[in-house]
Amino acid sequence: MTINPRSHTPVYVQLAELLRSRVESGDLPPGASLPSESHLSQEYGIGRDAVRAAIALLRAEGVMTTTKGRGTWVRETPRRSDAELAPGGSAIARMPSSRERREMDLDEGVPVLEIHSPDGEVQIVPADQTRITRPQSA
Amino acid sequence: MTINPRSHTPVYVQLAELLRSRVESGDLPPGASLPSESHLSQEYGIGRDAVRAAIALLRAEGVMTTTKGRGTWVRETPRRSDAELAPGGSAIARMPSSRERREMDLDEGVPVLEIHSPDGEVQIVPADQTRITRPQSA
DNA sequence: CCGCATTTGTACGTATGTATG
DNA sequence: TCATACATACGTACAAATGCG
Repeated sequence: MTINPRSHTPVYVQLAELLRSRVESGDLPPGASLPSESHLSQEYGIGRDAVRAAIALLRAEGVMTTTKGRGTWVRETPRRSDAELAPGGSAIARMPSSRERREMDLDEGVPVLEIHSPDGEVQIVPADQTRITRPQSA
Repeated sequence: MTINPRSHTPVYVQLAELLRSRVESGDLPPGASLPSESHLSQEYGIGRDAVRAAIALLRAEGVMTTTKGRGTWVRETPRRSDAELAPGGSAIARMPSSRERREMDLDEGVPVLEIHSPDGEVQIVPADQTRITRPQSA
């Protein structure tokens, strides 16, 4: 698979699709590291900007994670633990603010769940580690 | 409030914080339009890159939305309708793939909810329009 | 319908800062 | 200390969408 600079689809989207398909096919399993930005830049003959944009796209989807000075990896999704929704309770999902992301140490592309108890208490938890459930019988 | 190019916090983060506080204070209410990128670039004496990075940050948080050729606005959050979680059902939140985002016409920074019925049916809905609930009494 | 100005999107280059090992 | 890799930030240029006259 190659990249066509004259296609109507942007170069960085093409690279993102290419990498995504490699992840989905299992060629790049969770935990696998990506070549460096400059390597990808040279390998595909595109600017480093385009490489960074592609990776940023995948990070925002929760597919990749990047550490400064080290590199980029296919994200390993953590196991989800069940959170039982209390009778009369509710929950919403949203993206965290920058501060919340920092304080909760969340990867990019990870939403949070706001779980509201009937008594007014609010709990904010990482959405990638949580599954909201309701038991069969009350 | 101004921007300090020699601060240890990146210029684009400073601008994002500045704009976020203007949103939170009500100075930029939902629906308000931002000055153009070149305008902000000149007003604060920073590069257009930095302006775009700041706005991208706020888009990823679901605070702003941008239309090519038109501009950027403070996002108006839609009303949430209640989705009652069935007994034995569950729900998770995650970011949509690019394709899902396109097909469901979702803004950046909007997660999706996967609602699983006990019979195995899966429903994918925009998280910004949905509130998961459980009634008081079964 | 056409052309124009405005605005955002893409893509390149360069330079320097900062984290990691 | 050093090489590597990602982050920030400036610049330029052109493409593409929009709205208006």
